[in-house]
Amino acid sequence: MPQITLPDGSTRQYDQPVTVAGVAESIGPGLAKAALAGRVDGELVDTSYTIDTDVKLSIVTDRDADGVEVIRHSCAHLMAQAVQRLFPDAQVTIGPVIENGFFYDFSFERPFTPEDLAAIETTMEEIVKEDLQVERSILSREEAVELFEKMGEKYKVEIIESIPGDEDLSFYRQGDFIDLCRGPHVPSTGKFKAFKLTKVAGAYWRGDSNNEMLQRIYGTAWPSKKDLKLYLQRLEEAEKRDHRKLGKQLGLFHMAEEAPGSVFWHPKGWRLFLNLLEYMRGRQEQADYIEVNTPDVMDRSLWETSGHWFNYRENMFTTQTEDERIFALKPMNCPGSVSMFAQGLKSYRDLPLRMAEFGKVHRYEPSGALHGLMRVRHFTQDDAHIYCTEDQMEQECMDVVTLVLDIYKDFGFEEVVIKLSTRPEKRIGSDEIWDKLEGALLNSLTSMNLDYVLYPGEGAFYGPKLEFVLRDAIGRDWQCGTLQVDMNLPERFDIAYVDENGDRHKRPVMLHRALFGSLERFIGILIEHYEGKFPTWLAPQQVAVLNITDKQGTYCTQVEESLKNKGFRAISDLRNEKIGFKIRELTLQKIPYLLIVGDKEVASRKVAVRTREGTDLGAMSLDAFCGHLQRDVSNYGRT
RNA sequence: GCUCGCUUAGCUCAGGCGGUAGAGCACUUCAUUGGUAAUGAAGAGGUCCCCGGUUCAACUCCGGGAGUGAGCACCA
Repeated sequence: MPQITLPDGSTRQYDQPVTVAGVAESIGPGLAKAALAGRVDGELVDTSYTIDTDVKLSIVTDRDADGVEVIRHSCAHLMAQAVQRLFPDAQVTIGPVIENGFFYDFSFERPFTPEDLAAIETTMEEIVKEDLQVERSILSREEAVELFEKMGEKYKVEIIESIPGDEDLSFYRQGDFIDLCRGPHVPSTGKFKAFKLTKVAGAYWRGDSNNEMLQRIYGTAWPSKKDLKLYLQRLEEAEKRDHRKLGKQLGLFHMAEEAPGSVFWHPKGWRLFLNLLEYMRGRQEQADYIEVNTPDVMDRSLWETSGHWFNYRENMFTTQTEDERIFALKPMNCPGSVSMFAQGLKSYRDLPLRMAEFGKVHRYEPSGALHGLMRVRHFTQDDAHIYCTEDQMEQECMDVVTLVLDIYKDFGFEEVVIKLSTRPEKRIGSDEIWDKLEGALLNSLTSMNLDYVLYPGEGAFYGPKLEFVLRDAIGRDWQCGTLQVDMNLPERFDIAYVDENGDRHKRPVMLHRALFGSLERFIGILIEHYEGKFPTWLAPQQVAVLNITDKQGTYCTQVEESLKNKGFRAISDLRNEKIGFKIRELTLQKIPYLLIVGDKEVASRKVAVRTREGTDLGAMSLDAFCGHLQRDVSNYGRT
């Protein structure tokens, strides 16, 4: 006699066990049709699931996120079924749900082509029309292995064998297709309304580059055609923000074949770069950092001491000189910083010592990893190393976290996710030290009441780390800042300070932190975040002064000079072109303010102000405009 | 590094069963001095990514390489 409580608090009584579909039907035919799955006491189940005790139930439809996930997961099965109908030799492996869609990996003798994709989509549509029932069944491990061996699905056999324990396994069958799966799935293949296969790519079996490469097909699926269309539009919008495209259009930088993964900064891009650097320098000075500079090329022995030679040798740029010494371009700033710390005797009175460096680092990244400014081989870190006592370590961590979160706000990044990565397998130092270090990061987060996501085993080889992931204007996540605590490098380099008792061998703790992370990457993120419309304080060019005819040229130049003298970045455009043409060009360059000057403005000693959004702020005196500009600049990018 | 695709004028891109190529914008010159997103005309501009091979002939076909794009793997 199950009594079922629905989400609205109402209850329903049934004389005998009832399925989720049965409940939906008893509520109404519309819901029965819309039901994709059920949530029974918090657990997602199929609509065919039978309820025989008192439970809380919600019927899952495509109006909730769970329902959309079920659609996507089932759509992966639908695609696999279509692939096997068209290509019986293709073996299935796995097909999970991902953000906005799904993929399925197949083992097949050749890569799939775009024509194959079209054919697969057509076959998927046919299977939707067939409206096949999706049936769940349970098999024992032995039966399952036997079944897949008979079908020649060796990857499935491998998956089953790797599932621990000896519990029974659930299977889903739709027509001639059966797959091992936890479920739940849609009740029938007629439920799909909008899907599209988006791309093909290679992917390693089990995500291991030592294994063979499988053929992966990506797809996206939505509750309605309209949702699918909106999604595809969003992709197009994102493409318009692509920093590589905007970087070219706005004349910020270029890359060349001779220097793969390295940036040629053009004047405007470099201005942006310097703006960020000067901003960070100011913030660090306020926070009692000192700034230093260390060599780019250093002897191999230094990297052996640091452990980088052992861990990352194949990703380092090296050079051998005539006398056969091997040098490496620094892939990190820490050994240089440690060497700086080791100069002269340090006292406990010097600690905490916050030593910053805008260090250019070179890493020989795998060619396939390179991506515009986001992943380069030559980049600049806003790096700093904080040397402190064990007692100071937690407070220093908290100060760094406070600083980084505040800095991100100046760019309009309010949503920041903190990742905590702990000791990896490949590491140096004792477990006791790792306990202390992980404890310090954890404690500083908890005492600041900050949420975090744990990434076990993802730390650096010398210490655990926090990573700051920010969400941009269109909801994409980017990892930028990092904070690592480290007692291992100080040990390896044998650095010390003198404590209050005159002990000359006290070991400092070392914090590694970068807040932008890589200046190059951060600029890439900003370009996409702002769609090239940098807030005024950052914009490489803040104001352009345009004359309508040659007659106002002198006045325009005076205005430009006057703005420059006040510290604003101004240009003038005195070309013999129509005013509409100049406005169009400079607006496309996304300059925040255009000052239009004709005879009227010259006569009244004013400027007519137009924003890049096309708003006419009217004519005003230059002083009034400077006031406006100053207020805009001092707001940074805060929202 | 792996899989698949791409590489033609400064930029965005057409093009052709193998017979050395074209548009728009930008550039130069001339005319035009025009009030809030494109004034008109003329001119100039190319080793069709690189190296080999096949061919009477290769930008086009074949092989190798580089760069780049989407994924995968990697990211101190």
